[in-house]
Amino acid sequence: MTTRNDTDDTLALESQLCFALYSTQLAMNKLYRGLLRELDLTYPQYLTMLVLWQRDRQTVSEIGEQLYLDSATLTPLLKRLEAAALITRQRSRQDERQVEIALTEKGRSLREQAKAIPHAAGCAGQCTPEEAAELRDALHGLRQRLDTQ
Amino acid sequence: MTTRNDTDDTLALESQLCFALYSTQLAMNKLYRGLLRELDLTYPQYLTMLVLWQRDRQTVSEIGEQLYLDSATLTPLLKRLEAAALITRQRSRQDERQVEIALTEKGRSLREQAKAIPHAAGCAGQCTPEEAAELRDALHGLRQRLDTQ
DNA sequence: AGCGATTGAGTCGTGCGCGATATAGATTGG
DNA sequence: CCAATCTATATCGCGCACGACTCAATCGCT
Repeated sequence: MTTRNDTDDTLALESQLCFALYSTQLAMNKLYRGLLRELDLTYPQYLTMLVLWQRDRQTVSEIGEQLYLDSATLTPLLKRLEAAALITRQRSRQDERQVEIALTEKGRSLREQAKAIPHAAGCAGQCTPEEAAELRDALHGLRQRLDTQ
Repeated sequence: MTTRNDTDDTLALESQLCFALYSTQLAMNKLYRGLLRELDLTYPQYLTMLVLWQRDRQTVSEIGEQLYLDSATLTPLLKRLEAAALITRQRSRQDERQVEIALTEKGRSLREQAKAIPHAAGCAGQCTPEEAAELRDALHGLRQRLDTQ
């Protein structure tokens, strides 16, 4: 009678992890929208550039594996990055099914401006690097368990 | 020289909290897509129903405050819930600017089926209630700090 | 060598999120 | 009492996400 009642709150919004994840992601996205405005990138575009800054010349599906996105999402996104002259897209010669994505000089140079972003975001979230790392690892763990379902 | 190098990894994808949040949310969304298929709800529609199951008869903006969504997102979503006969939308008589959202009998009864969802999701994420609660609270804290920015 | 299966990218349709804007109703100040 | 202002909802446009599908290239097998 004390802990359970008939209008029990297993369905309460704020009690659910999934909503915490959802709403925090919305807030994070909003933060990045502001930070990325001067780079003229959306958040998923920024993530794609991170992937390419780490290693240039990757196929669409290689990028997709790292971002957990498929070609239906990436193809139009990459076309927009190409239109912005940040990357080039060309069919691989060894395997004509693949499309190789490579940074342009403009794309490479954008990295300098982007270097300030993570720190700015950390400040906005008022996270110490330790807090951030702990939460990040907990989320990675959860993602892994969700993926292998 | 050991900890810092010129291609430093402050921009490494996996090191960033924001990407952990983003990709885990994608995975969670995918999980819920499966769980919600038999209820014929999308994930944001499910969240909206949670809000209404907690308290019936709310205005669009009251719902929006709880979900952190504005009318540009909610209006079309609510119209789809109305089309599915789960809710009704009608202008308030006291204040004609407001639209009151109320559950239909069908909407109320869907709650029974939904009761199984949180447990199923917890199992899929292989989280103990304690783990889930801890992560949830950490995320709520982060969201709060991001919102008040 | 040939052919069925697999793979990589692209297309299409639907449903969010949200910045910007519109519009109608309510409120307030002179 | 009315005009200026504010507020609640709706609309528009764009960019994701992603299930379902198409198409061409490659692979695997005999």
